[in-house]
Amino acid sequence: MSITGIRGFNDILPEECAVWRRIEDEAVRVFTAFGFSEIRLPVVEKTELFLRSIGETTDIVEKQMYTFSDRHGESLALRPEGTAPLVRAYIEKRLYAASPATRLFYMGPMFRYERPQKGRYRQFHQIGAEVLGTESPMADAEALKMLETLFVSLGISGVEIEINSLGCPRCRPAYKEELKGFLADKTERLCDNCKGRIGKNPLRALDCKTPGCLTATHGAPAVSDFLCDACGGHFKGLRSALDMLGVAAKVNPRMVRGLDYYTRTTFEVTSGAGTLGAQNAIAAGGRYDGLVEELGGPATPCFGFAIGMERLALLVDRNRVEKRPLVLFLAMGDGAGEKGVEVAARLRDAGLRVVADYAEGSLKSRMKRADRMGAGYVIILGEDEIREGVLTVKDMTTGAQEKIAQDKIPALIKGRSQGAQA
RNA sequence: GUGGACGUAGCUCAACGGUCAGAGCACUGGACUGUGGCUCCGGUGGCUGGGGGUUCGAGUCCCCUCGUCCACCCCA
Repeated sequence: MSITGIRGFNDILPEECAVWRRIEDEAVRVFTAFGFSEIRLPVVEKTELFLRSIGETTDIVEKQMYTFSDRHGESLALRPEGTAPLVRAYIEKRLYAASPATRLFYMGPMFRYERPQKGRYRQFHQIGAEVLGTESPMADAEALKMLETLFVSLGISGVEIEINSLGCPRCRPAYKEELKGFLADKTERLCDNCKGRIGKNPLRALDCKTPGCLTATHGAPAVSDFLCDACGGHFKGLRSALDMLGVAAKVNPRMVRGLDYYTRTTFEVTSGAGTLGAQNAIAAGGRYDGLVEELGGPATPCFGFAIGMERLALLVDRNRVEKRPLVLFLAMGDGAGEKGVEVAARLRDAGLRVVADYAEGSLKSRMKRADRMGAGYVIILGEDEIREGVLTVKDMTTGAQEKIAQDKIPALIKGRSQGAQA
C-alpha cells in the first residue's frame, strides 16, 4: 500500500467543500450582521495555555492533546479548541483597549486525539464566536439568537437548545459541597469514572448516562437552587431576553460542560436527526467570566460558542448548492483548439463560467461528457464555424442550438439563465 | 483507552473450502462520419487491505497487523 493519510484526518473532497463553503459564507454573513469581526489564529500554541484554561484534569488535556517539543525543547500543542487561543490573542494584542465589548469569530481546524467515529475526528473544524467585555445576559441571548439565525438560513430544523447556569466561584463551591453530601452514601453506584472525579468535579456525575450514575443522581439538588443573587438574576435575565428574542430554549439543570473555565450560562444545541450518529451536539458554549483574568488579562466577562463543522454539514441540504451555469467549450479540428482557449478566455472576461474542453474523442463522446459534467450550455467551434466566422451554442436543457457571433454569446446565455431562474 | 461489525474493480455488492473471482453503476469505444440524456453491443479495470499459518487446494478457516464503521468514553 502506498502512503495513506493519518487516521482521523480527513480529506475534504470537492463535493463536500461545496457544502462547507455554503456554511462558511452563511456564517460570515450572519455573524457580520451581528457586528462580529473575523480573527485568524495559529493552529499551534504553547501547551501551557491549554493547561491553564481548559483545566488540567479535563479529558481534553489529560488524554486528547497533540503535544510535542519543538527544537528548543518547548512544549507546544495543536489547539484542541479555539477559545483559549483567542483569549490569549485578546490579551496579548490588547484588543480590550479598543472598545468595551469586542465581538470576534473564527473558523478553522482543531485537534483531539480520540477514537474516530461518525461526527468525531482527530482533526475537526469549528466555527466559533465570542463576545468579550460584557456581563449582560443580553449578550448570551443575542449570541444564541445569532446561532439560531444561522441554522435557519441554512435550512436546518429540528434543533433543540438547552441552557443551564453553573453559577460562579462565589456560589458554586456551596453547591459542590451539597452535591458531594448528597452523593456521599451513593458512591458505590457511580461508575468508576465518576467515582474518580467526585472530589474535584462532582458535577460531571449529573451528566453521566450510565445507569448507576443516573439512579445515584436521581433527585440530586439542582445548581439553579444554589445560585447566588447575582447569578440567579443573570440567569433570569437570560431567560427573559431569550423570550423576547423568540428563541426557544429548554432549561436543563443537569447539563454540565467538560471545560473548567465555564461560569454561569452554559448551553448546548443538539439535533435529533439520525444522520448525526451518537454525536448529537452540533454547537455548544457558554460564559467564561474568569478566563481572561486567569490568563493574565484584565477582568473581562465573556460569552462564546463553537459549532462543529462536520456535524453541521451532515445536516444541511446537499441539493441546494448555488451554481452559475457552466459553459463547456468544445473545439474540434486543426487549429481549433488554440482558437478555442482564446475564445473561452474572452467569454470568461464577459463573466461566464467556462471550461475549455480540448480532449480527444468523437463529438458524440465529448457531448456526453459535457452532459455529465452538468454543462448548461455547450459551445462548438469546428470547421464549419471557423469558415462562417460564428460559434454554435447549444442549450443543454432545451436541446435548442443556433449559430451566433461570438460577442453576442454572453448576453444570450445570461439572459436565458436568468429567465430560467425567475 | 474498551467492546463489536466489516475490509473483494473507481463506487455498491455477489461468489458452499474446489475451473480463469463475477454483476450493476461509473469510465471508454461503437451501433449513429459534426451533436448529450434512452436502448443495445464491445472494451479497460483486481497482489480479494498487508503479513504469516492450516490445507492437495484459501476471497472463504486460524493468528497477527493496518484501516473503516458502530458503540462506550468524551465532546463540537
